[in-house]
Amino acid sequence: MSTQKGKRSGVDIIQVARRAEVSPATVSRVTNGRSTVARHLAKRVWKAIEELGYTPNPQARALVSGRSRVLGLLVSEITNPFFPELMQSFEDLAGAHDFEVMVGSTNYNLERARVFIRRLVQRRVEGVAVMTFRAESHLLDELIAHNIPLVTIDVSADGARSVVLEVDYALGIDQAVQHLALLGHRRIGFASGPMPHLTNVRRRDAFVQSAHKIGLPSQSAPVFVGEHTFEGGTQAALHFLDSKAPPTAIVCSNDMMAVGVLRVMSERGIKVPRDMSVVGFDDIHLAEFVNPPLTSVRMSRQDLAQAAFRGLEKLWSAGDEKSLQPIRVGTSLVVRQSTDAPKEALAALGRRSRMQDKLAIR
Amino acid sequence: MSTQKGKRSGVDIIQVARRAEVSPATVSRVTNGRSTVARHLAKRVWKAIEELGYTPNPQARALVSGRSRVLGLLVSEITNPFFPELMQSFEDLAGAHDFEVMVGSTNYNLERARVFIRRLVQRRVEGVAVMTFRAESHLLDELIAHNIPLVTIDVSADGARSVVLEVDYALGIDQAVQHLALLGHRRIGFASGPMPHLTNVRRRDAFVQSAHKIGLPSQSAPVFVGEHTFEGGTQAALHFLDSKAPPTAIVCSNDMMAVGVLRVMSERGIKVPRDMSVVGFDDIHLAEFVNPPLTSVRMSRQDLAQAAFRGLEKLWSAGDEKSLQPIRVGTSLVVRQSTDAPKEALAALGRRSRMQDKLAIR
DNA sequence: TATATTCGAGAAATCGATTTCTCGCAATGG
DNA sequence: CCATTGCGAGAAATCGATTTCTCGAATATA
Repeated sequence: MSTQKGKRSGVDIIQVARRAEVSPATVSRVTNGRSTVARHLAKRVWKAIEELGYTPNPQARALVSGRSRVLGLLVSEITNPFFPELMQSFEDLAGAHDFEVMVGSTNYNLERARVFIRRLVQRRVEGVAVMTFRAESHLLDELIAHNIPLVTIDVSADGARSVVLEVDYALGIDQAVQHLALLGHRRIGFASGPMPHLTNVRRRDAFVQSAHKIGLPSQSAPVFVGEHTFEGGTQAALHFLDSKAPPTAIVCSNDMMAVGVLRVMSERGIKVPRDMSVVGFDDIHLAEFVNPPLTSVRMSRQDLAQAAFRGLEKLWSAGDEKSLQPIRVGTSLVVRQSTDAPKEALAALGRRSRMQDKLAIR
Repeated sequence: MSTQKGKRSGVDIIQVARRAEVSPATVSRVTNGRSTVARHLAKRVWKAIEELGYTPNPQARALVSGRSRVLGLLVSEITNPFFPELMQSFEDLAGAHDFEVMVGSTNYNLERARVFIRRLVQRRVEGVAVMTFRAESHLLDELIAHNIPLVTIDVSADGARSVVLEVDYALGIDQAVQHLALLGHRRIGFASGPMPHLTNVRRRDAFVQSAHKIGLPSQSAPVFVGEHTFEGGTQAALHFLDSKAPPTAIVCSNDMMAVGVLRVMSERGIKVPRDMSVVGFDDIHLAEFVNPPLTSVRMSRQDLAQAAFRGLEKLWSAGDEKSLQPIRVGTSLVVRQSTDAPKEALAALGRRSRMQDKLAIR
């Protein structure tokens, strides 16, 4: 009963060949569409495939072709909703190109990451997207040693076949600054993370340029450098509040700092956004749920996933060439409730709108 | 330069065999630990493996052994944080047993699910955990046709090699009812989902029994049957509020209903939990973020993942036997802020505590 | 018309393991 | 002391595809 014992369940290429009265080689040629096969033969083959419900055995295929059709995706924590969304986009894209994806989340645990990477190597993945925003110390060495194509964020891996996704922080920061300017802010502080990190330098530079672009003199766009943490944020907030001309808005280089800023405001009885606007960066999970929900700069997971996949495609077609052009990925502003017009501007707006009323009446 | 062209990068079993001066068969025997190999030969083999950094090619291994060492995991939506956590537990477990996991989320889209399942079949997965809580119409047919071991929730798949995870709704519901009783509630309503669904019958029955167990007469534990939706919840709430003896707490068969109940309370100016306690079921994402955060019954993702994996193991060792014992999975109460003592009980508690004060002073 | 060239399809080699077969040697028993 | 059994290890078959080799037929060229 049921399936016959001893025999493997699947239909193999030989059975298809027999039924179509061609050689297995021809069946292979048809399914892969590589070489030309006479029209009538191909038709017979497709018919046989259909009738037998044949699907090529991926293991056999991988063995001879040397291509496993499996990719790796390394994320930092699966509980941050950013990553499941990224995973899904990446998997859909990969799936459409007949790849499977092994996903691993480091949970910021080096050993865990190492174990996962070993699994990737053992499974002969054809490429890995490292979406952790942290170039963990020598984590990638094993991948590099096996010459596995790598896509990383911001920082390139030395000696690897890799493509860097260069996040265009300027896009989102520009939007943030413009957003604030449009609301009427003329003094905007920037709470930067520590400068050794390239990504922080980029974020800071983006802010300085944006401020310049909307015509703010540099003393109206002060920069405070602190840790990329809650405490760093509180320090920044205190610094700005105690300066002679406190800004009416603070843009932070990361969300944790922004949360720190919010805390200080709440303690000092300064209402956000009425008395102070706050913008974060990264759009972590938390951002949505603090009080008030944080306006923040984020990057699209779809864009990121797509860029990562395209990066791998480039590497595959690049052959032995090592250094490829980085791929730019945009960022954009998510407006929530931590930003609004400053009090002074509201007053001005009030005057103006009364004027407009008069004009309208006239 | 770098790696030699033409040659595959990996070290294969033959190289290991040569270096250890044994046959490939012996190397295989050593790595798989199946047959007995002389001590000194095994030592030589391990040494060679170590020195060459050999890891067996999983594709070749899968091809000959007929075991892909890949599992499938089907979830309903990846954006509900329940599932990433479940995924991670399941993957960790699988990884520890040398399996990889293909994860797919249906997003409640039948076609999407179908595409994913086709991929599972094509990749020759050795088992699938269907964690969707919905026996989608004939979705699993393709898996069943290929005789792939299946683990499902609540409902078994006809004719499949499958194990059912029987969720013990009673555990968590019992906790919920006891929790409410302990707070002083003596009239508790249950908002049930539609009865055709087995899972709803089970939840309802569990409630009725629990209420009975704490000595509530059935008129103090009224049941309302509605849709498993927000609207179903609003209807239930209106029904209970307008009854002659409104309950002081409502237990819902699902979180969306609970959210509907909360909405009605908010509209009627009834404070939750002061004037009305509300308990949900499922503990969906939303539950944590509504106002007030919802006390809800959930099941542990670790337990679920573990039960799912054990189910597959059972199926593997069961051979052709079809119907296996179901595996029970517990549920438990997550207490948040939508439950508290009822006003009347608070007053009583006040009296009692004053009494206790006196006693203490004495 | 004879020869060179192209092209399509089958035969056979290959990928890298596992597993069955086979054989020699040592141990056991009559 | 010889025949039988058991066991460990190498030789060879196998898994299911792809890909290279090979060869005959068809077409193009002189």
